[in-house]
Amino acid sequence: MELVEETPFRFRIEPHGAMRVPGVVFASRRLLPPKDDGSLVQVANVAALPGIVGASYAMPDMHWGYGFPIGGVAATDVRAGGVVSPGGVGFDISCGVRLLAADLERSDFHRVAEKVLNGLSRATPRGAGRGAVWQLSRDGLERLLAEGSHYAVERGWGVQRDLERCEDGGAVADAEPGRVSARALDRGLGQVGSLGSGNHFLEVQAVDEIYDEVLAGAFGLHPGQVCVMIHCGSRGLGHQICTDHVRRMDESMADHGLSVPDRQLACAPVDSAAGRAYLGAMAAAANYARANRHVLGVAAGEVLREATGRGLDLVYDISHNLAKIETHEVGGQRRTLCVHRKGATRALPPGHPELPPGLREAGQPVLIPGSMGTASHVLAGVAGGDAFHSTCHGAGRTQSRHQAVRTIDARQLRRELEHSGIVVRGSSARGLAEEAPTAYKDVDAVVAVAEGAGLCRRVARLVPLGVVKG
DNA sequence: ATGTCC
Repeated sequence: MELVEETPFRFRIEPHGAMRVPGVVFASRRLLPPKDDGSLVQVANVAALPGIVGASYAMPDMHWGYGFPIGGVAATDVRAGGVVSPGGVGFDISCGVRLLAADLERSDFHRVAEKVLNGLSRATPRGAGRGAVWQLSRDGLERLLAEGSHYAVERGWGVQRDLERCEDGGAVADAEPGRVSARALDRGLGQVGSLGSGNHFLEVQAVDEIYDEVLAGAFGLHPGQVCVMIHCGSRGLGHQICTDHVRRMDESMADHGLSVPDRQLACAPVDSAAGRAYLGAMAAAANYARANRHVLGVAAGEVLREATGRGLDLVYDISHNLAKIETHEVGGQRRTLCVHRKGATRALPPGHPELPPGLREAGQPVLIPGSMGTASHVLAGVAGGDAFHSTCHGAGRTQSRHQAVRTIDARQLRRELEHSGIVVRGSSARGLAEEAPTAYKDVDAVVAVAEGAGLCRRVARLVPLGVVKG
């Protein structure tokens, strides 16, 4: 794939073949994937989607994914036949991050670390197929899908303020639980309040560095503060919805007269029965994912309260796998777009009307989970940028899970983590090896490049004190 | 990511 270096942090793929727009990769030379890596071909493939506008974008943490690269952003013009593609959201619909700040300092944590991590380990269901903190009835699940974290608060989980400190106020408005298949409902019923596996985690962290004191203050963060970060998604329910709708769209492509370079980019016009069905089910999965993180956060707060007498306050909750109908200016005109973000995070600029009053002037908090044993970051949205207010989502893999398992000794890795002062509560040896830091890019470099590319501003760097691994 | 193949 031919890349043109436009600036030190921006590379371009000229339109060729079926591409309707250019590809734009935000990266440094060091973070770019290898030339023969499939993810750059995927950026070009996405540029061929019907109705795409602007460019097919990739963030500095990009790597190979299903159809779209992970770290991909693509917007289609709804009124010009623009499509929605489940592969542009991914299998873990509305996977995201929740950050809570403890009324506790790093210097006070050491003596209670084992006690707190044991409590969090007990309170946090995790591993493939496992659940759940909150056992719902089928009617309860349907309300959760429609109302997200609002329903959790109504049923006594957490407080009203939690909703204000969430993207979309704790729930997306256009969920249609009726579009969710019986199989997806079955899979989701017993998993509300569970981490899952893979790169999902619950970590106790400390604020290690502040890059912007004003924004950190607005987000309620100060140096040395203990935090809890939760990274998880919509579990089996979201996975099943993606599976269902990829199949349905694969079958309806010809009826819509659509063709794409890769079958994994199966899609349908946003304004079609198949498109609307996917978006309604996807939104229901988004509400499930937010409520999942919400109840895990409440459970973590109870553990901390019991072990230390101190509480947890929500900083923010934000997703990095979602498609949204948004209004943006393209070519001097306001247009209704379907913005796909897959392994990319919305980053609204200061003053944006969707931000709650307490955060309006600061810009949207963006939460970046690092790989296991490495730093995580808090960023903020900025004015300008040209990827529809989006930035990166994490470290980004350099090795496949298979490669990592082959080359990494889980027992040695655990010893190294514990030696560096991180308390580890794992789920499986294989899971630990898959998530070794050496299988990931350097998250500090990723966020520095995202800032350098004008996509966001760095606010704070957090380091892990203990990890409950999915 | 995922009851890692209904």
